[in-house]
Parts: sequence; C-alpha cells; structure tokens
Amino acid sequence: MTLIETETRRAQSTAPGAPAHETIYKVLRTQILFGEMAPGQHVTIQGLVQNLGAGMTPVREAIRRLISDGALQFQGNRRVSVLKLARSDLEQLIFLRKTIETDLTVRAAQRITQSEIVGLGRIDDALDAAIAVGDVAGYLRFNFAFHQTLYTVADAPILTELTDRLWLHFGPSLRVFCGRFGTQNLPDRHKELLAALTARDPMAAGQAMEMDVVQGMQLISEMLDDTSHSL
Amino acid sequence: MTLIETETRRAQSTAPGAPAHETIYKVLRTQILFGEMAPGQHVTIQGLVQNLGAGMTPVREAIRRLISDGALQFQGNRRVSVLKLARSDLEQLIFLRKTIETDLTVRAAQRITQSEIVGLGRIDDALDAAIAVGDVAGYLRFNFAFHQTLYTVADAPILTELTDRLWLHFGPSLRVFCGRFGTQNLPDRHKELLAALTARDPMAAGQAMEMDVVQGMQLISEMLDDTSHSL
DNA sequence: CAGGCTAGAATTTGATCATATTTTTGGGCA
DNA sequence: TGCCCAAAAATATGATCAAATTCTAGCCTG
Repeated sequence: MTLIETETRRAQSTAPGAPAHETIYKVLRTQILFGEMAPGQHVTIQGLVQNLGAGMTPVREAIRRLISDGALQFQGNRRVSVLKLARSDLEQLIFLRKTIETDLTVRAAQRITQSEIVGLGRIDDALDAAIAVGDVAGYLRFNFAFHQTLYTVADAPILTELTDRLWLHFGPSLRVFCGRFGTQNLPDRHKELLAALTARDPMAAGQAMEMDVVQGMQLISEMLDDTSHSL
Repeated sequence: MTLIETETRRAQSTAPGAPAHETIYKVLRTQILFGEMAPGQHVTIQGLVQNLGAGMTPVREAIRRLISDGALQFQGNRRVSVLKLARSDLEQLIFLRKTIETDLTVRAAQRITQSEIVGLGRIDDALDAAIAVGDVAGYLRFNFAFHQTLYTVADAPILTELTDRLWLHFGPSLRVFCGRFGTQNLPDRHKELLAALTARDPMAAGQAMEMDVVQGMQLISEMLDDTSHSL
C-alpha cells in the first residue's frame, strides 16, 4: 500500500475509485489546511512523486489547482512553496473572512434545524476538549469542522468554497501560531454563537461570528508583525 | 506558427518564453472571460490538444486551474464544460461583486493619481464608442479593462485576483446577454464614478461602483429567470 | 597568504510528449 | 427497452529534453 493510499483514508471522504490527481489534491489540501507543511516550505514535483508513489501528471495537476486556490505560491522561477502570508495579504483576508463568513452565518442561522445545532454543539465540545489538553491538530480540525458544518447549512456553495480557499491561505500560519503560543489563548465565540442559533437570532449569530473571525485573525496578524522576518 | 502562438499574441502580455501550460491557461481564460465560449459548451482535452497544437499535460494543467477558478465546471463523469450559471449562483456572485468591488473602488479612490484618472477616462471613451457601434467584443474588453485598471490602483492583489475569478464566472453569460439584447441597454455608472474620483470622494466612488455592479448583474439575472432552460 | 567572488560542471528539478491503460459514451442489435 | 461492442476520450506513466540551482575549483584582489 503506497503512502498515497494510506493518506487517502485519512483525508476525509476520498472515494476509492477517484482519479489520482483528485486524491493527491485532497491529500495535499488537507495537509496544508491543517498546517502540516510550514509556511514558505518548498514543494517539489519530484519530491511529491517519490513520497506519494504517484506519476508526474497527476501531481502537476494537483499543484496547479492548489496554486489557483492560493494554498501554494508560484515563486517565479518554476519553484513552488507553501504560502507565506504577508502583512498586506492578511488585511485583505480579514476583510474577506469577516464579510463572507458573517453572511454565511446569517444565512445558516435562518435555516438551521435543532438537530443541526446539537451536532454543532458536539463538535464544539470536542474542540474544547482538544484545547484543554493542548492538542493542536485536534484544535485545527475541530475548529474547521465547526465552521464548515455551519456554513454547509447556509446552502451557498460559491461562498462556502470561497471560504475554504481563504482558510487554505492562513492554515499554515495558524499552525505556526498554535505551535508557538499553544491553544489556550485562542479566543472563540462559539458559545455565544450557539446561543444565538438556539434563540433563532441571525443577527446576533452573525455578530458572534464576526468577532470570532476578527479576533482569530488578529492573533496571526500580531505574530506577523513580531516576526515578519522569520515567518 | 501554431494556433497557440497566434492566440498568444492576442491574449495580453504572455511572455514569449513562458511555459506552455501558462500560455494555454491565459488563452483559454481570455476566451472564457470575453464569452468566446458558450455557457455549457463542452471542453475536451483532446479537442484542445488538436486545436492548440499542444501536448496533453499542459492542457490538463490549464483545465484544472480553470476549474479551480470556477471558469469551467467538472461534470462528474470526467467531462468538463464552460460554466453555466444557475439562479442561486448569481445571487452569491452579486453579493461578492458588490462587496469586493465597492471596497476596491474605495481603496483605489484614496490613492488614484490625476494621470490615472485620465487613463481611465480614455478607456471609458473607447467603451462608449464600442457601445455606440454595437461592438460586443469591444464592449466586453473595454469594460473589463476599465474595472481592472481601477482595481489595480487599489493595490490589493488578493481582492483583485478574486474579482478576476468572479468575472470568469459570468463572462460567458454576459456575452450571451449582449448577443441577445445588444449593447445599448447596458447601464453603466462610469461617468459618475469618474466624477467622484476627480472630486476625490471615495464614498461617492464606491456608491457609483455598487450601482454599476448591481445593475449589470441584475440584467443577467433577469435573463436567467426568463430562459433558465436554454441558457 | 587568505578570503571572497565568479565561471563552469554536476545535479536536481521542471516541462513536455508519446504511449499504454481504463472509463465512458453511443450506436447497433436482439 | 435493454444489453453489448466499438470508438473516443480521459487518466496515468515513464522517457526525454531544458532550465535552474548548487557545488567546486580557480582566480583575482587586498
């Protein structure tokens, strides 16, 4: 069993009969999203071909998609690396996340069902547990799952996919933050959000999400200011 | 001289030494953006290989990027076609364009120079001329150039690239609209916008752009409602 | 004489293509 | 109508060529 098959199982929901380029894309995407690759780290086609035990063409296709997603950046001279956020990039990302995720939350709040709220609560419990024991990987995954699950309810695929793309941008940097400062100091407004959802108050839900997003991004922003040379 | 080389010259600014996959990407992107391919039209790898006189690998890479951009859509069974907008998609696109392009306009208005305003005016004159004679291709190109040029001034690359992606979504449908109803009925708020820029009034500029965007998208929206089966 | 800089060779990596394999489609036939 | 076969198209591989980086050795300068 090659590594690509092993990883496949881990990356959620990769159909067994899916084409290799799709599988490779999902594997890499998951790795980047959850910070398993460092910002600025070089990504070589040949390296992936060897690590994944795959051919060149599918690897190339996956890399092109990830560049288009903003997860990888093309370095000009044929070289590709994991996105390294700049200060000015983050400003724009904050604006986008604030606008879009707030809107998605309002939409979701208008149509979410009781059982879906319960499901969100369960994810949030797992999130709290991960924070409590300092499980960085768990934190990243459950936090993503929380947002992702809520946005799916909004039934706005273009906005949801765009959000996924935005998360790919800061995934690696967020991972660095957690590795450096732990998971304790991470603010989240999930409890307020859940309360607003239960109360069927879309505006309050939107506001809670806006706070959640802005505060989270603020932390990365401060880290970038501190160590703009090393990150 | 193969077709790919001929087209290359037409697609703006494709470096001569650029890799084939990059060139192919830009050619296809330009064709889609300006509606030279119909919504829903099938795109086959083999067909492009023959038309462009290129190899399969670079064509595949270009197609993957365009799918990721939302310009092409993957039909499930290995089949790819030009994006066919749905009613619900358009709603989300309007929201995104309104939000992002308004913001870009405000940013641009704060830093635009006099000579840049003059340049925009010249593009708008060419646009008016194209509308006057019913030159659809000219209209599409100059309208894009007008927005693109303004947004470049905003110095917000992530937002600008996102805007490009959004335009790719509705390019083919806008072209269908123009072919059906001509260029006469297309509203634009460019005159108000230029006046606001000259007056150094970012808020007024933003409002003019918001009107421009919403009114333009509204037309496509109405067309979709009328003929949702045929488009 | 030492240190740094540059030219060039070797190695690594990327780009492209030709080809083999698998899947889907669409028509013909029962 | 449903099934089967052929053609077409997509997927995937490995080979080949080209470009870029790195390493090394030699040279120049201080």
